[in-house]
Amino acid sequence: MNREADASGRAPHSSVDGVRDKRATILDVAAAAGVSRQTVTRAMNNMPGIKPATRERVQQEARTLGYVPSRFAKGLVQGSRTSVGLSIPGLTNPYFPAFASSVVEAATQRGWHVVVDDYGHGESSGLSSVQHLAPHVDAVIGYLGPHTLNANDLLSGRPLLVLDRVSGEAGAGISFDYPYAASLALDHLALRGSSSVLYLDAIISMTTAADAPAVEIPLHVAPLDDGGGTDAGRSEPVQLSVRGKAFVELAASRGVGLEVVSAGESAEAAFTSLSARLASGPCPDAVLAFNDLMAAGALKALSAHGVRVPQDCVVMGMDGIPLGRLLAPELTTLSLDLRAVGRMAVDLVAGLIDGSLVPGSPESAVTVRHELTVRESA
Amino acid sequence: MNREADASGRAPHSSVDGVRDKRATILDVAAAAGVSRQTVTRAMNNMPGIKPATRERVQQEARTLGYVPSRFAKGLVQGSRTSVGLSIPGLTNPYFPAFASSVVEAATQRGWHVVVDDYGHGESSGLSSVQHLAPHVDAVIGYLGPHTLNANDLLSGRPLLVLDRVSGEAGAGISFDYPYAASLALDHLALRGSSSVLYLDAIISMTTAADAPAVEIPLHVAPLDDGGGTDAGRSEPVQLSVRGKAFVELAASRGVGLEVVSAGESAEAAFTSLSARLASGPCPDAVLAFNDLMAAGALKALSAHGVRVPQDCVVMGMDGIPLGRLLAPELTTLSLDLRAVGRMAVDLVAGLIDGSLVPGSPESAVTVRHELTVRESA
DNA sequence: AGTGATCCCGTGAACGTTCACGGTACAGAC
DNA sequence: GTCTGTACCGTGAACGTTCACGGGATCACT
Repeated sequence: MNREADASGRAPHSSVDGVRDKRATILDVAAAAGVSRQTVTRAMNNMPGIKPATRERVQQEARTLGYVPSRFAKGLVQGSRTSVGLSIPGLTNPYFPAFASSVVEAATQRGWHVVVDDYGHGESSGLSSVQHLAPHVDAVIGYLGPHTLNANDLLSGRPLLVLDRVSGEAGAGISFDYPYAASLALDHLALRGSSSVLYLDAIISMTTAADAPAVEIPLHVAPLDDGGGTDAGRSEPVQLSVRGKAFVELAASRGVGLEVVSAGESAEAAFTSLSARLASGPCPDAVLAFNDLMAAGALKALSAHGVRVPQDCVVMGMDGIPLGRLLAPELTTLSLDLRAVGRMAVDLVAGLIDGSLVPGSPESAVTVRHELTVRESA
Repeated sequence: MNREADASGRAPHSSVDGVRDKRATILDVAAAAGVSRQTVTRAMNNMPGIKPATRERVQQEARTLGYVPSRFAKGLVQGSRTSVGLSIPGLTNPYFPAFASSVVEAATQRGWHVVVDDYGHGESSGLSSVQHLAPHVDAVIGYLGPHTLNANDLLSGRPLLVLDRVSGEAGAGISFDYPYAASLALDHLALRGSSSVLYLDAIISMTTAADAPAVEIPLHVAPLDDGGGTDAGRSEPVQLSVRGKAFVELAASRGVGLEVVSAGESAEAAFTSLSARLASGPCPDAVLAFNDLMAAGALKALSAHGVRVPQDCVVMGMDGIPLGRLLAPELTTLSLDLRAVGRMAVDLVAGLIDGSLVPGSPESAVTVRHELTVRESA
């Protein structure tokens, strides 16, 4: 005789004017089928030691009650599969989905789960995404942009791995060697004989950085007057991206003229900004874009203005996403082995979780280098 | 005085020759800090009612022990955020990441989590992905391709929503109205005056369909002899995709000559197959591709063969991914409002979870129509 | 000294499931 | 009739956390 959970007066799945009660538990099913918890477990999980008729009856009762086993209770008693959260800023740039997939691939090989949170919608910052994710995963991999390492506090002890970490900041992360990338690009352009280079930088909306108010960003600074310039343009207030800074600094140290045009981080914005720039000044020899997507926009802008690529002007992107190979002309770019980066991220997180890696240590902060992929556009 | 968990002889995080014991629990931290469970909880979750010094000491102890709160125990007592699993076949086609992001967006608005599983790597089928996901989520949204509704058995009562569901199959799902899409495409091509159409179909690897052995797929069937054809070509064994079948049938019913060329589901494969076809026969008026990615490959193949688009031959894709706008010429396509589809999927799952929607019912199976997006290529 | 009020902190209970074990019924063999 | 085995089913315990409540200090004010 079954005596568990007989005190509940009302049915667990009754709907009173549209509002449903709490979810049915295993005890509700057991009571309804006239059996015990354990028998319900055996029926639901297809375990042996149960009469087929009973199994069928229990499953039927579970179905009508809308019983769904609690994955928490199950995970609690059975021991968990580890799962990591992944914060990325959106889908408009194929780079992020590609990165996400590489993480999912690497994590799946370890038998892990990946909870993806895309914080690109709405006004929420990456930090709120981490906060959203934190209670439900064992660690977080965050593409939060730079200067967001204080996200560590939100995790209540769980490891955080920051991507595109600014070298010099504390904490575990993967950073990219932008000075090296810049040298690859400028070396290649020098080889091609480009003398006037335009860098198409991205305006990263940093809603999280309270100390960096939204500054007025002029459309272009450092006018391209080829050598003996007035430096009036250079003193304008502009907020460069971390990548952009690396390019500007290296160009300055080499004495190469580098004009910066800022645009939103999309192909359309790049098209618009570059078109405006082309309409109001001489055409540069080379356009270097913040990423491949913006390079695609640049290609369209140049083509619309009758500039032939690569004959009149070469174009380089950054990221190395597959899209580049579909463009006409195919895009020369600074590419990243995303599969390797994803694997690396998962390996680092594994170390952080099992304690063999501590967040402050030098081993927990790796640096990845881009490599030059020469195709048609430069 | 604290008396809990004092019987454990060994430290919970001691590492003996690289092998670590079980994870530290809240009781271990409590014992180490000389306080109780509840105090540890207060310290970790930044709750009031605790002396700052104590909070600090507890957090320090938690850190050295490597304590990570069990999300299962937490979820069990606090009531769970619902989370859905998402099975997608890969990253090479931007369509799937875009769809995934749309689901993540819609789910996030409800406060849900999305666990993404990408089963495109290795030999695993979508079914094994569902199996992998099932115990850890409240429902599964699966882009499993057609004929995989038996995945329902793997879920132990949890709802399954199938995408690209074949209309006529049972179960909850979202299906696409391919006959309608085909009519849109053929109407538009008729308007443009195209008489000979080539359909570039995808070879979907159906490892799950045991009854469909890997048939020999000829490079192209139904040779383009414009009207009074011998139907020798038509009798060759070819396995059309569901989309392809819709196009072929509609073309047949309209008396339009439709040649089918099959290729792998990638831009590169499309390029290769179409290039081979162009080298060995007359150029069609129009190329209709299985999806935008293959259309991109087709554009490159045509361009390589000196065929001008759209003057000599028009090209249409399918899916409407943002990539199409970056190509030259910009791609005319049958587009899908992916954000709406993602929202719809989440809404359906919500209904299935709370019981207001039953899997067999007509309401649980919705059909989405593509719309024509005319750009430069056709 | 007594009395609240306030601030810390600790203890039973509960969340919903599975594991390990123990029990009952029924069959067949002696 | 008793014994042994097998098939089926039920009950305590445990997983690790938070909630609700209760108790002991400390301090101020009568």
